[in-house]
Amino acid sequence: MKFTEAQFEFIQLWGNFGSQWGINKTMAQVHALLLTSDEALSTDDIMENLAISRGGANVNLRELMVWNLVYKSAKPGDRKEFFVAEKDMWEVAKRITRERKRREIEPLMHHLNRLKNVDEADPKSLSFVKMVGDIERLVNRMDKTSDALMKAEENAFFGSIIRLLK
Amino acid sequence: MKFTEAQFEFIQLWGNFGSQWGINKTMAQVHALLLTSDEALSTDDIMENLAISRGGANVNLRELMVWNLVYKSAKPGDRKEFFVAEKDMWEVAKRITRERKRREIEPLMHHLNRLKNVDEADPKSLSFVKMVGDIERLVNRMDKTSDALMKAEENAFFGSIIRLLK
DNA sequence: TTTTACTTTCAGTAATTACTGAAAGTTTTA
DNA sequence: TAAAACTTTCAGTAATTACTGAAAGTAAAA
Repeated sequence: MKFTEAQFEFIQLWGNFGSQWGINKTMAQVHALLLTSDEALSTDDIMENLAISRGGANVNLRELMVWNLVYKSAKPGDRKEFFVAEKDMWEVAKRITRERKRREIEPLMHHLNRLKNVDEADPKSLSFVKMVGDIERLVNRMDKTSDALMKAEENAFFGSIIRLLK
Repeated sequence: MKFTEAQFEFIQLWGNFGSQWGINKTMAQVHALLLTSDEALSTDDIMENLAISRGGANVNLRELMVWNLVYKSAKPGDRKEFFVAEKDMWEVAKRITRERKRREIEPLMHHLNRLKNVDEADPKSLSFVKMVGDIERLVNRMDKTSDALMKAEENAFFGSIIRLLK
């Protein structure tokens, strides 16, 4: 398999998995292209390689910068902006996790908490409030635990304890 | 806030969060309706409550049963099928995790592994193969770690060790 | 075995999501 | 200051996704 084929397939793959995870396909493809490029690429390089418009390239690049997965990189003597991806996959995973938490867990918890103000006179409210509380505790626990895991993976002692469970 | 209002808002909330996580909105809403219902509901109950068609109700109910989040429940003397949701939220979380793993992690690993057959003569392949390997190791580690977490949460001893990290 | 009471399927279509491309905006150079 | 080189925005539209509704399928009752 030639490099360009493999790169093409990786871009498709990343795009498809991205969209399953609520990340837009083109954004994931731009990310994949930059991940598999040794040099920084310009907007025009990206437009050409992925056959997308200037608008699409621009919007998705900026979104990738919000996620901290891509940086601008200037080339001396060139007015264009060039872009590079963070290549450390552990960093990539941490930043995606952080951004999704910020966007999803926090608003979810806020809304759930509001729902506890349900009229307690209604007998149906009893199990409803219990369920909302269960979800809150569960989300909280998973949130805290994922933090713990991230730390454990970076810590030899806890890492070895985690490994006992596998 | 009246119970029916709170229930309605919960259904909207669950639907919106579901679609951010690649789960179809109506399926998440049907799930939310059943989660917040004390009794089993028929297809007609669901159609009426969510204002969706018979086809939509049927397809989404069957998908929820594939995910093991909803069961059929017969009522004596009634030929209709009734449906109930698993109410233990910890079970819900485990089953969603299991299903997503099966659908996403396994195919991803398979495709990534295939990409390692890239022509090694091309100098660009070097960093490409490293990156694919990094992703494989990372996904594997996260997969194993999430298993470990599930076990830890169910185990007092490991649970308390994990809690040291929080 | 026919009728009745349901469930399932799927072609057509509606709703949603995200891209295109051109115009407006910005920054650098001369 | 004006022109050039590039980036950003967004109304219009294309692509995708998932729902509708009616017809076909199935199983229980009569």
